[in-house]
Amino acid sequence: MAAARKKNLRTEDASPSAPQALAERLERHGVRPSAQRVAIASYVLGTEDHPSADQVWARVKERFPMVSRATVYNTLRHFTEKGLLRELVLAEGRQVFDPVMEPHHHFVDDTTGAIRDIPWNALKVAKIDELEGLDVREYMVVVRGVARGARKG
Amino acid sequence: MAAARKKNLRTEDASPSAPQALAERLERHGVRPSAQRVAIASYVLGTEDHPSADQVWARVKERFPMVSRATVYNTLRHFTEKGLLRELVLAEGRQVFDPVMEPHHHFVDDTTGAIRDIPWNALKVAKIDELEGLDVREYMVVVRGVARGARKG
DNA sequence: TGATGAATTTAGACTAAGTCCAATCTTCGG
DNA sequence: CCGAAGATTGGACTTAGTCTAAATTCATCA
Repeated sequence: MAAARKKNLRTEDASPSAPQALAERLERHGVRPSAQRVAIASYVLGTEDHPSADQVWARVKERFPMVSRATVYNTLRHFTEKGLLRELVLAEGRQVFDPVMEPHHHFVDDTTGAIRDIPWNALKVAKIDELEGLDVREYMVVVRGVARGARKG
Repeated sequence: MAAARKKNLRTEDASPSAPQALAERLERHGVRPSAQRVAIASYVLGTEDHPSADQVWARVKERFPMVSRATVYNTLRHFTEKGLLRELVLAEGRQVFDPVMEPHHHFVDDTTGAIRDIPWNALKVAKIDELEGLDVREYMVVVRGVARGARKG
């Protein structure tokens, strides 16, 4: 029986973050959908914040106070292994997590440290195939600077 | 008097890593060229390895056993502040240092973790100016994959 | 040449991110 | 119901990076 029902998690509207939809999504990816994992997924698979592991832990603890730090680290690694998340090296001193699996670029704000996605087609990288001696698995443009306007926070 | 002479450092051929040439270069950048700093510079300003701070420390200790870890960290930060080095976020769990100050791209090898420079003109990034709401300070392409051939080590 | 102040270096303590482990709990299949 | 496998927990441990006080070094000035 679905974990969501067993743990009395209410089925909310069919948004991607509804616990039952998430539980099903985890199961489709070969991840057993325990309550802790659904709680972690509820945040990390729906955020644009590119949080670190400890930031995920702090956020999930708000609604799930007993979740342990090791569980969060284990779960993030598991989600990454199962193709639900990407682990990126974009911020000083920590790995960050990104739920958007399709290729895209990143912008890192010098003043706030905030990371945001740049759509794949917003930039074009030419001549990538001409890199000799390199088998390219993936590439992205990392842009650094200052964001202007409303998003500045 | 130049620190190199005071400390009995022999003037070698005029390669960029000759201690005296390095001392002069440090002075030109507003860095007092102590023996420790020249030793650190001798490695880090001439390497293509993109080492971490602890890797720099390990390497410099081979020839300068008393150099302390704090000195290496302090010196790398000082070099970065004075425009002699760049500090990059490319490797998991550590910052790496890059003496090449001109814009370029990077390749990170999946199997070895090795980082290598890709010349700026080997790739073209189009439409960078069309990113709305972003003041771009710098950008680079980060390519990940596997290097083929001799460099594999 | 010696004194002085600033800069640098040292040894090591401290913090934070990431990993690991043993014990316990939970889940599922037989 | 039971046992095995998987998951979670609390916390120890490791490593990268920072910070501090004391000692050393260096440059300047009288």
